[in-house]
Amino acid sequence: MVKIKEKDRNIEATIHNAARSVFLKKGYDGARMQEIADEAGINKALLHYYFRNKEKLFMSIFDEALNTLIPKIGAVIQSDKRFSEKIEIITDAYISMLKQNPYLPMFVIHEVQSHPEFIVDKLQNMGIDPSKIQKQLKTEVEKGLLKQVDFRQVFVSLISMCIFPFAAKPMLIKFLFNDNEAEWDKFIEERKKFIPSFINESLKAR
Amino acid sequence: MVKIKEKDRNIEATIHNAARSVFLKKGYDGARMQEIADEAGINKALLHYYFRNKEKLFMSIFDEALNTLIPKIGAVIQSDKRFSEKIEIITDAYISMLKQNPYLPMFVIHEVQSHPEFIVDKLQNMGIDPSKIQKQLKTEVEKGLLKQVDFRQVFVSLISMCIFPFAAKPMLIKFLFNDNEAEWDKFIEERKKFIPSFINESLKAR
DNA sequence: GTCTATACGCAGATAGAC
DNA sequence: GTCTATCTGCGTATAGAC
Repeated sequence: MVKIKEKDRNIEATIHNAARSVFLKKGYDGARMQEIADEAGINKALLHYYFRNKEKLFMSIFDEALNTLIPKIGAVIQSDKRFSEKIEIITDAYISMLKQNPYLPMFVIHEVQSHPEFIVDKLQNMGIDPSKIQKQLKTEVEKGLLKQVDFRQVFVSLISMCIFPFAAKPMLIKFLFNDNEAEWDKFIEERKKFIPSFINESLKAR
Repeated sequence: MVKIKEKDRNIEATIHNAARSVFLKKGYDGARMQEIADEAGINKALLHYYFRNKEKLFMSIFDEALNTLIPKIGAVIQSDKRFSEKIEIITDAYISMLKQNPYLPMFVIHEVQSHPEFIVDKLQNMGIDPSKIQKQLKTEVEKGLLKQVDFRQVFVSLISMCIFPFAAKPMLIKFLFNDNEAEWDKFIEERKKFIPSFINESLKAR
């Protein structure tokens, strides 16, 4: 339960790590301040001493999560790679990250309901702008490389196909894989290739 | 708040309607027994008299929801229509239903986390069987109509593309549509055509 | 800064009169 | 069956000693 390896590391960071772990596993509602305190090896009172309340602690974690994910995606979008290649990279980044943090989707979905503007602001502040993506897609369409499409439909489809399976995992693994975890892993790994080829095939101009 | 139109209708049904409305709006955690009681025009005690506890009441609603949705999908799958046409019908059914009940995804996602086996049992009892779907797809592949694919990838993609946008709506509508509800509606309406053509294009044998 | 003990509020559930 | 009043437990948050 308690595992403080570097004792000299300051408590704030320890709490942060504990909170990240618990929030990611249980989501906002499921997370208990007591559990976070235990995980950090302190008591609830001290937890509230450092972070006034649950909401503030949560936001701090969520902010951190967004700050590590968004720049990666942003960099790819800004790059001068071809559209199809961008899709491949983004898919891989997304799925790899979700594999390591299987509870992230529920975490995000919760936050999407309660603080959508927070996420959107973050995206925009980091320079991720729908109109930019649209412009890039348009360029390739004009070159005759891609079919004419509403980029928003493609965008929404991409993130849906990456994120949703993790949220629905408890059901899918039963329904499609007889609760075989290894099969599920293989499925997810294959998905990294399936999604890009699925999208690219569909958008290919002919 | 209270709106009992047919007074002679028995209370159980009234409670059921109230509970459906509240659970769909607020999800399991967000729903309050008090609110359901108010909506039904009774008090909490009576609520517990009819349905012993919150969990039982919820399951009753959830069961009803599955019973109306699954048979529709099942019927389409059983039918002798072509694969591409089935995708069209299922997409339309799904999205139309989600449009009317925008909170259903959160509702389902909650249940997927806590009682996955309940959903899977229901699916199987109603004759929806992955191997059947697979067999159908395989037939068309052998006829040279479709490309060789893992049907599970397609299946998961289909439901992801239909359901996830509704769960992520609060964010998407801000990010892509400047909170313009009419634009969102148009987007969703177009999605009924986009998804099938997206899938069918991608799977087409060439 | 860190602890123990406790206050407070909420929501689900029940007792018991009618 | 239906109500009012109340219990209970839990989880966040705080008071106050050290």
